[in-house]
Amino acid sequence: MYVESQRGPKMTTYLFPKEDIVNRTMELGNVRSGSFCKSLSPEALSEFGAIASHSSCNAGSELYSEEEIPAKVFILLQGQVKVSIGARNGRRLILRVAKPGEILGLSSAFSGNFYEETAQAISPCNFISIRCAEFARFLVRHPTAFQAVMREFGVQYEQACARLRVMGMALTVPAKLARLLLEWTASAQETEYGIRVHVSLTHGEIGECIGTCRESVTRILGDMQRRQIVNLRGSILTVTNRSALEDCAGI
Amino acid sequence: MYVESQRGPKMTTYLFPKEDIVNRTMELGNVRSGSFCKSLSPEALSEFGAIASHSSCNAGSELYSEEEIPAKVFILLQGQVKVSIGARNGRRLILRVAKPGEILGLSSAFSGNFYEETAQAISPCNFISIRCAEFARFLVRHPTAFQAVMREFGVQYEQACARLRVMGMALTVPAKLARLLLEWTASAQETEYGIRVHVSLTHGEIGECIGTCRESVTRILGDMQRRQIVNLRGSILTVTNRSALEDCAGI
DNA sequence: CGTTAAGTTGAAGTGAATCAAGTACCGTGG
DNA sequence: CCACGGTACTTGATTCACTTCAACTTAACG
Repeated sequence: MYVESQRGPKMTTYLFPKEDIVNRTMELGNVRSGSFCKSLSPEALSEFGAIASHSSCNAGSELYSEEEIPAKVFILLQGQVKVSIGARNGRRLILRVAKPGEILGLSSAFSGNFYEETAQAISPCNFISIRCAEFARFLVRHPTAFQAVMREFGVQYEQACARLRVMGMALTVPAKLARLLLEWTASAQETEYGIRVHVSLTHGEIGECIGTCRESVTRILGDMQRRQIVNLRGSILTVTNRSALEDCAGI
Repeated sequence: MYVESQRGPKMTTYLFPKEDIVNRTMELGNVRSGSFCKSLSPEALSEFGAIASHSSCNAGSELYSEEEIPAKVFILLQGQVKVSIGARNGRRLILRVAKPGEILGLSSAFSGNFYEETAQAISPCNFISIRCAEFARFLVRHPTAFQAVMREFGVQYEQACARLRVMGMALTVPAKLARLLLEWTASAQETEYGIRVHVSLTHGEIGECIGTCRESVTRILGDMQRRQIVNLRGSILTVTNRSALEDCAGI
């Protein structure tokens, strides 16, 4: 059992009519191709709609948490979900921030073990949920979708490995933070001022991504701003000097 | 590209006749039920035998490494394989020591990205290898096996998360080591002297499991022995006082 | 029996956590 | 409009656990 830190309220979901699911799933224009949703044929999708349910929740709601016996798999349609793992001492480590199209709760769905992570919405979310066993049966009937899920899970595994690389290699804290920023900006578009990303995490949460404390994040980010490497204005992070940031990361 | 530290020689495999595979796979008495090998029906097994190949290698050989484009998936039949991930600065982090029955190279097989880890034999090994694409096609034809693979992959993901818990939670180094020992002894049998496990890693490698240096491992293990918590004689580790070890781990 | 790898121990230097105190920012309600 | 409470951010001082370096011992192995 994990020590409960004061987290957000438990999920309150609002169910939507079944026929909505097909439409809403297909609306996922911003989801990268090759993902689960895109792998479904129209027939498979309508079959999927019949066994899945659509719901939404507020920021702060937990989709599932580590103490729970796995019941459902979630497919995020809209919003952002913070996926973190917890330790007994109340500390948490943020694994990633899930974006629309991602499947949450995969590892437990098949192993049957307790959820390995906690998933908490950091903005209002729409998602599809489906019972684990139902999902497994569906995948057996649809091997193409199964492959897509395997691919997706592979990516999640690789993200965990990436985090392990950052955490484990006895890097200095500034190097860890630099790597995290590089990771975030890797998929961002460049503007005339530099590479911009929206960071929806507090300094404390950024610290939880790399296993460090709030104050260190403030200090290091402050230092990087003084050195004109990054610029943080509200929740907009701009990387003004990418190569200097890479130097910090020790690449 | 990763800096090449002086690692063991590249794999030299010795191929065995095809008909061997079926027998050798079935011989896997020590593999836990529910695993991939056990999930195959006799027919599926013979079909699998026709597309897989059996080989063996010496201690120190690398089955695959991080710089490589994924080509094959490996199923370990005999021996132990060290699975580690590397950083640019030459450091490595040991993820786990694979035992017979485990599938290696899964994440890359489906994602198609570079191998996420390096797999190096630490004892002479027998294993089955099969081309990634071939393996994927086989799984599509055999959904039950596919589920078993998914389950296995889920376990590997959970192991990575467990390592992240140990590494990330700003524990002291003694606590990390204590957790590692507890993890190792979790599945070991108890003798009259305490819980015994065979540790086939050097102090340096133990350090690489928890991201610390050789000397710290020596110091902490020495201290634990002085305090009668553990006993290390050659490669036999005996936990004589489990609750004290749990105290160290801060559980 | 010589050579290399692994383990041991001590001393020194430092990076980062912790503690503490204060500032900026937000929405709420008087 | 401003006082209010709560949260997040900032900054400095202190302290200490751990890494690193160096010298040495022991074990492994052909």
